Parts: sequence; C-alpha cells; structure tokens
Amino acid sequence: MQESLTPAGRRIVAAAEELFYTRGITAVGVDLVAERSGVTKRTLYNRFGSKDRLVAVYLTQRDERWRALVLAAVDRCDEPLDAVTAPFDALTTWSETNERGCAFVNALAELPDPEHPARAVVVDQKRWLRDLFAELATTAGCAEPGVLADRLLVLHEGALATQPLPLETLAVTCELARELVRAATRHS
Amino acid sequence: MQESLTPAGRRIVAAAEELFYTRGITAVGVDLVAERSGVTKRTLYNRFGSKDRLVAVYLTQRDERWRALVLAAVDRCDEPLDAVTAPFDALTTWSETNERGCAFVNALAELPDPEHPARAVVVDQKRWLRDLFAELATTAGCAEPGVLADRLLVLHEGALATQPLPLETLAVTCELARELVRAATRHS
DNA sequence: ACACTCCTTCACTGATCTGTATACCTTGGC
DNA sequence: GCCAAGGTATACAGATCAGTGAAGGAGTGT
Repeated sequence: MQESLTPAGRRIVAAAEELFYTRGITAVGVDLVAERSGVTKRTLYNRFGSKDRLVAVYLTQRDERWRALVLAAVDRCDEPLDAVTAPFDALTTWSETNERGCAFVNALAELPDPEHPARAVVVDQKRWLRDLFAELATTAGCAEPGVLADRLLVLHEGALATQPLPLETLAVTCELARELVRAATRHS
Repeated sequence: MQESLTPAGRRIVAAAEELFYTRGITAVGVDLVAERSGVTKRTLYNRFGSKDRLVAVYLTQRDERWRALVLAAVDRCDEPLDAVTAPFDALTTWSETNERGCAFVNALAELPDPEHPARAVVVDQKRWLRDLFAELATTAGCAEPGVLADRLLVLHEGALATQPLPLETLAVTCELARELVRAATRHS
C-alpha cells in the first residue's frame, strides 16, 4: 500500500499518523498536517482527495505496522502454546511508544458516522486479531478455540483501553491471558 | 451536583450529553448545544464559562447516573458472590441504550490535554469501579481481591471497547467474569 | 518537441469555531 | 418601589475549518 505513495504522500501520512494519534483526528486540521509534512495543502488534496480518505490511509498504514509487529512476536515463539499469547507481548512493546491507547478505538470514538471509510479498517483490525487468536489456539490444541479467542480479544482491548490511565493493568492482563490459555489446554 | 443547576442549566447538560456522546465532543459546537436545549449561547456561557467546563459537567453527571445503576445492581444481589459480577449485569443494561462505547474512554480519546478538567473525572470513574470490585471481592471472601479487581476492570473495559463493533463479546465477557470469581473463591 | 506526473504558490470561498459585548425583559424577594 | 438573578435577542470578533481554482515549475520518458 505505501509503496504506491509518492514521496510527498509518504511524508503526509507520516505527519498525519503523529498528529492524528497524539492530538486526535477532529482536533487536527489539514493545514497543520500539510505544514508538518513540508507540503502544500494542494498536494495533500491531490494525493488523498479528502481528509476522511487521509484518515483511512493513516489507519490502514498503522494497522499494517501493528500486524507486522504481532506476527513477528508470534514467529519468535518456539512453543505453539506461547504463540497464543504472543500478541500480548507485542502489545507490551507497542505500548511503550504509543501511550494514547488504541488508535482504532480512538478513531471510532471520534468518527460516529457508520459510513466513514475508517470504520471498516477498525472492524477489520479487531476481527483479524480475534481470528488470529482462534487460529493460534487451534494450533496449540486448546479447547474451544473460538471462545478462548473472544476472551483474549476482550482482554487485549481492555488492556489497551485502560493503558492511558494510571492503573498498571498491562502486566495483570498478560498473566491472566496466559492462565486462560493454560486452562484451555489442561482440559483437552 | 445537578440540584445546583438552574432549569436552563439542566436542559443544557441534557442536550450536551445526548450530542457529545452520540456525535463526539470536538465535533459538536456550543451553538448546536444551545439550540438543542432551547437556550441562548449567552446563557450557556453564563452558566458554564467555557465548553471545557461544560464537558466536565457532562461527564460528571453521566458518571453519577452510571454509578447509581451499578450500585442498584449490586444491591439487588442476595449472594455476596453474585454482587462481585453485578457491575457486568449493569453493563448489559447500560449498553442497550448506549451503543457508542464508553463515554469516558471516548472523551479521553478526544481530549489529549492532560490538564483538561475532564480527565480527572475519567480517572476517578475507573478507579472507583476497580475499588468497588476489590471491596465486593473482599466481602465475598475471594482470594487476592486486588488482583481479581484489576482483572475484572480490564474485562469490563474490554467489553465496553469492543461494544461498538459487531463482535458480540458482552455475553462471553460476563461468563468469564463469573468464572474468575468462582475460581477465586474455590481456592480460599 | 511533447506530454505526463509531481509538486508548488497563492488567493479564495463559505462555513463554522469559541467566546464576547450590549441591551433588554421578567420574576421573585425584601 | 427596588434590585438582583436568570434569561433573551442580536450582533460581532477573530480564528480556523475543509476544500477549490488557476497557473506554473521541474523532472522523466517517448
């Protein structure tokens, strides 16, 4: 996706990622994004057509980066049992440099319009993670992988949602996730 | 808090709740809030001083309504063990009429400024729920009530975060919460 | 020589944003 | 009668919003 972007286009998306995530989508104007990326507003509109489409591209690119991180964490595991909770390891890494929670949930909060092109990106992302959990659980031989996947997804989102708050829930969540996976293998 | 408001002030907050929650805080202007509440913009500023303060009042009032619902669900329980998961029953009820996720998490997403008066309201709310979980767990004789409370909070937030998505996680989450509570009592 | 893509410059529209100024009306309490 | 409080009406400031129009420069491929 990003290979098809022009140099200016890449700079625009990079600036948009930084600004939209840290300050909020609605709060950031296209003028600021253009200025930060060293590009004319005209170029921004020539590349992306509208702010909404730029938002969708921003989320898509962020999604790709995040999925790559998750898959890398999964690949790093030798035991299929560890792989099931690998996304939580990735989450720990990811959270260190992304302290404002889940960009996708945040985007959902700001964009109530069900027709907004960004919504599909968000829904896809969550479904992808759930299906990944289910696949990994099946490979590891867990009982009821579908139910386990749903549970792990809720845990994952809960850890993300409470992350911007001073509550220190991430470690607790990872531990619970591992317990759930262990419990699902004992009974099988 | 709301008894101290004038009639016009109450109408303003009511309109603000509806608009801010469904459309987003940044996306809704004070002109619209004034119009919807049948009040002049001048009155709005005479009552609340600024939009930021109105946002804080909106969240505070919403918080009070939600806490009352949770406490009512807790009081309805005969068994102390059921009381621990009562907030999840309240969540089920609450979600039926609030389909855009957690207003407080959404507000956090829109208001990155750490000094914003609304942030303290959000942090208070989450901490209150965590402490309630801990208290109920202690009363029910659960092992490690602090850890259990952290876990239940994460579950609660995870269910809320995934609620606007077509994923049907609420029932799964409630079931898991009950299992966690049962497990914490077996070992004690 | 020609066309095409990428990007720039800059002015501009029309709407909307938060917040303020001024002046007036009405109601209840003393 | 008087005054303060709550509220109305209207107009406005100054900034910012998303998005467009028109023209041109620079590089590349043919």
